[in-house]
Amino acid sequence: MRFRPEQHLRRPGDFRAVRESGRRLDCGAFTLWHFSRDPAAVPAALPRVGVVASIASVGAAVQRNRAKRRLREVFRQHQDLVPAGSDLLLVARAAVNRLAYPALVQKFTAACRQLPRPPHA
RNA sequence: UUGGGGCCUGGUCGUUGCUCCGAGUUCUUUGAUCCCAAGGCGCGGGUAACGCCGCGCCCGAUAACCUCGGAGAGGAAAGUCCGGACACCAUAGGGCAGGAUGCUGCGCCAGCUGCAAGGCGAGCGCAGGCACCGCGUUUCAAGGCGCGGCGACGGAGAGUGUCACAGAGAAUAUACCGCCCCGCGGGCAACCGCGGGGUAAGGGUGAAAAGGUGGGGUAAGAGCCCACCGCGCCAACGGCGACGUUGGCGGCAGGAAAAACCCCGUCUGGUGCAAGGCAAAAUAGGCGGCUGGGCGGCCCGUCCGAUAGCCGCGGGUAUGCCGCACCCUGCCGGCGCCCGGCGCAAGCCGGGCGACGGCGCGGCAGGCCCAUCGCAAGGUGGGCCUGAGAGAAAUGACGACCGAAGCGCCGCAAGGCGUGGAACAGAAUCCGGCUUACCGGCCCCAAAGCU
RNA sequence: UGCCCGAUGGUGUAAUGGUAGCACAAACGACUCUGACUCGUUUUGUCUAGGUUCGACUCCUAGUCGGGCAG
Repeated sequence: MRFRPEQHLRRPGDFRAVRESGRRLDCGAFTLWHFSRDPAAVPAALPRVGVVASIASVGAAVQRNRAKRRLREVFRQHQDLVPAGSDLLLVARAAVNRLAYPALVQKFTAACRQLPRPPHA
């Protein structure tokens, strides 16, 4: 399953919308924010994601890059669990690089099951 | 084993992703009308000038999806400590201020400058000079010689300032104790006390006490005198030079610190890719751009300086400013929009959108050479070299095998088995240097030990 | 990415190159029946490592940490 460039959150406005209007789920090694865009405006849109890894919580550049790569890979392989038209924001902590990859996947899928389904069913 | 130098930064394979590029496939318009080609050259014409006009030639674009193919982090990519390229602004020249730098010779180095010779250059290397430190040797000692180490190594006979505390005295040196002489008094005497004077050899203080050692000399002492050494000046000689050697003169003028101010020599505009430039479409307004001429003032820039030491130069007068918002003349045009405040208006002031776009930006590329077409710009073909190019920021995830250090067990040892699973660290305009971080491996040189 | 600053007890701040002070805080004691106020005493420091100097918070070099500016 691909992870396309237009699935990246890039604009500061998009990030602000997720942080101000979205729901927050604590997943231990990272924090997942979820925000459903208006389905009438963008019908059947692919889910988008933004990844944040700060120097204070994760570490130097090598650790930050590695944390963002692993979280992006988790999202790429399991994005079918995310409802269409959703914007996700993954905020990494230092534990992202310490956990084994299957444990990271398990945390992500568990969080996705708590996400609300779109109303059209 | 130790020291120095250089090189490399786990390997192979599979599945599946990411970024960029090429090829294929599909659609449309051509190079000013949402974005995605605001092309180039030659000739002619025109203008104050231009992106102007005409003709001709050359060159050229094409998204997304999908398929195939190719490429994809470092020695430090880091720190941002230096130098440069590049870009913009400024710039006649000279000087001042500021900054950097500092033994000599030669070589190298990203590059810069010059017609050339040559010069500059962050730094690096080699050889040498001098100073200091350690060891050895020699000497009574100072010192000399040899070996090794080390040095941000111009000037403290240009000037200003500083040298706390301690100590009698700290840069025009100094008399506390002590030593010596004289006078007076006491005492049989040794000597003691008081007063006057001489003295820098000794003690003590200090980081540092104003040449050192030895001898002479003296009441005691002192470069007071002598020898050697040190220091300063002069001369000769040697050396490309730093500097050295020798001789003469001077009885000594001389302390430390310039990583205090400073002086001398040399170099030196400012800013920093968030530089900079592009993104044009009528409410036909002096709205925008460009440009010529002119008056007085004012203002700004030029690191400072024009209100000046001197000669200025450039610009603004919409964006920063006076005379009521300089004036006059002209050319071209496709020249974005919104909000708020002041104001009759002209206009002025403040803020925002466009604008988290795209270029700069690195192989749809560049350099060199050859052939060929063309007046030229350029095109085509061949050879060699260079080989990441994102933009909330790519180089990953998983699996299999091999696997270094370390740890455990076995073995006299060589080694074997098991466990373990790889340091520091992620390009952001580019290049050169420096510094810092760091697991291990390979190679070379030197020394010592063992075989 | 580029540029520019700073670092002194727990906190805020002083110190021509010459003994590191001050205020608040903290601890202890006194005053009080107790607490507060007040008074007294004490503890705690020059970001790190080298260098220059007789001597470094100060000067120089390298690093660490923190902050600011430029869209």
